[in-house]
Amino acid sequence: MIGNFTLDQLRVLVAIADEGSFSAASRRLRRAQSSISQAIATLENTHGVCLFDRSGHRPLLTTTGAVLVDQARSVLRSASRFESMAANSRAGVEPELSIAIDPLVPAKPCIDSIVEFSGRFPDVVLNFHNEGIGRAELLLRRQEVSLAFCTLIPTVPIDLVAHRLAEIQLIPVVAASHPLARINKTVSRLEIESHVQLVLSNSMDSNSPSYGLLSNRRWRFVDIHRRLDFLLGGLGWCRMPENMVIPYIQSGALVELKIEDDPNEKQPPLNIYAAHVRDRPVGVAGRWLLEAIQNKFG
Amino acid sequence: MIGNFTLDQLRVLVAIADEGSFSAASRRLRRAQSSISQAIATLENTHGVCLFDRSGHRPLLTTTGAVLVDQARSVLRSASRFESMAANSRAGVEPELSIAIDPLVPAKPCIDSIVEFSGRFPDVVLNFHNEGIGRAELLLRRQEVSLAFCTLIPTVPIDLVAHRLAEIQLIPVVAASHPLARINKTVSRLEIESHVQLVLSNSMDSNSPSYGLLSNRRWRFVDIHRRLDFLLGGLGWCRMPENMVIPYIQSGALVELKIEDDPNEKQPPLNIYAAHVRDRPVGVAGRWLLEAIQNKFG
DNA sequence: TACCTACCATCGGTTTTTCCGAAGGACAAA
DNA sequence: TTTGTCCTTCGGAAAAACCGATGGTAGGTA
Repeated sequence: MIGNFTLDQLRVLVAIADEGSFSAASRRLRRAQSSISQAIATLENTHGVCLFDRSGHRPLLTTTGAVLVDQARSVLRSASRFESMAANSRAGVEPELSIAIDPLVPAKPCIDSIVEFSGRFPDVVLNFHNEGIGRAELLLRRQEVSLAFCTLIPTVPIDLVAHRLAEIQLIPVVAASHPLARINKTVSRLEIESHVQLVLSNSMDSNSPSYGLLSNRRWRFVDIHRRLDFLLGGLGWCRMPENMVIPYIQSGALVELKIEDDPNEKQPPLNIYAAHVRDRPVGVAGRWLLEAIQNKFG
Repeated sequence: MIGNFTLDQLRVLVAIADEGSFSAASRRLRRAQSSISQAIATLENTHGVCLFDRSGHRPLLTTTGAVLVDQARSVLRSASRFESMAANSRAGVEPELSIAIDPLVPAKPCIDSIVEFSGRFPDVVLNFHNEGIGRAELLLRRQEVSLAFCTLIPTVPIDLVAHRLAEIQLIPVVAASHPLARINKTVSRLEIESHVQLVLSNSMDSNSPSYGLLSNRRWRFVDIHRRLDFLLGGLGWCRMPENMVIPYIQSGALVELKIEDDPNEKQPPLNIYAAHVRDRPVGVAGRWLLEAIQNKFG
């Protein structure tokens, strides 16, 4: 059972340890010196320990006193954290923030913003979901996250508020070693149908919406980087975000496919949004993160 | 700056969270129910937050309330630790305990005892020194450790209190592949002088006392296990604790040397002691550890 | 040595806080 | 509707903290 001692006593204790004397501590805390004396006396009595050696001119911490000062600091840090969390909540900062990011969303702006976020809101617990394509939107609807960075296809749903962050160009690519790469001209849809297409999908939902499917044979991936590995290995073709594959195209490892009469070619580039549910507005911290990421993309 | 809220308020908060209602908390804490109400009210007012949703029949934690309950638990754990440390000191348990162990001391009894120690004295910071041979005694004298498990050669110094833990038999051994191993009879001292002896010594002190030296060529080791590696590699001979090399002798990797007219053969086996400085008695935790290790050896 | 200053403990008196019991309103179950 | 449980509010009582004054002690200084 925890006894009855107060945070105030601990604060007095560390003030003395910092200032070196009871009087100095009393000045720092704007209190009478006798108050300091009494606080320490009750602290010592309730725990039955001796904190200071008063034999000399100025009080010296005993060894147990020094240890307890350390622990008192720890208690006060914890209490101070309690306070700042309360202050956060008073200011409308949500205590925890859950976000989700689709695999197609470029990682660097998000990572940079999150790093800044952790410095700005050290007490906000940030939960992070990084799952298969389309999952971010799903988690948003399930209220498991309050903010999602994702694609929204084919259009922005009415129940979501979405801020456009960027657009990414998907281009069909294949490894230089792949048979499709040897065709130097436009590839017919018939030819492409017989080759494996590496498609992104989320793990569970086999009937999740899919766009840009051309091949009959599809290998499914949750992780776009793993798909890139297979792509580089020459095991199939797929559409990839331009910025992810440019270095490989320049090095010759990948080549861009020209698909005959490609219905996706006329489509606008894929939009990346920051989205939240309309009736559940995000808190201060969420808005801050949203704006930070918008700036990074802008 | 830390405001003025009390540990008591936090305790009330978690009591309510645990029991599910203000009244139940009041019963648990043996206080009037109005007191609970007021404590929470002041806690809410001083921080400007709302902890409970009172609209229903029984109070429900708000989201910020739930977060603050968690943090309150953390503060109380820290405070409770403060208390137990104070109780330790009252009972004469030293706040931290520094010990040193010589490389020749068998590790297992020490490790087992230390594991038990950590369970028995979770708040005692245990500092551990594991250095070259003879260093433990040195650290004891420098007051850097208060307890040492070590050999004391040639005899127990007057200023130390030593409890004999065990005796270990040192036997001269060499790898089966080593030239000395091919001599099937007693090895003469002249023969042995020309081979490398692998000796334990502490790193710094080149003139530290050495015993049982026979060879002219010596390779020095701080770590007995590394010396064992070299020994097994056939790079020299040395005396090893019997229990460390028995498995290797049985497997044939090492063979015991019979040294002609060995002055060390008549010596009693090496004694392992637990020692501390006479005028600086060890505290409760140290005595406990000492007795635990004595029992393990006994 | 004597003095002076800075330091801490102790003691009443006062102020502030906390606690209790009673009264009152809200909600749910019977 | 009644009953029981729960929370809030309020005034008075009890406890705790705070202050200022006083006195004793250790170090530094003339």
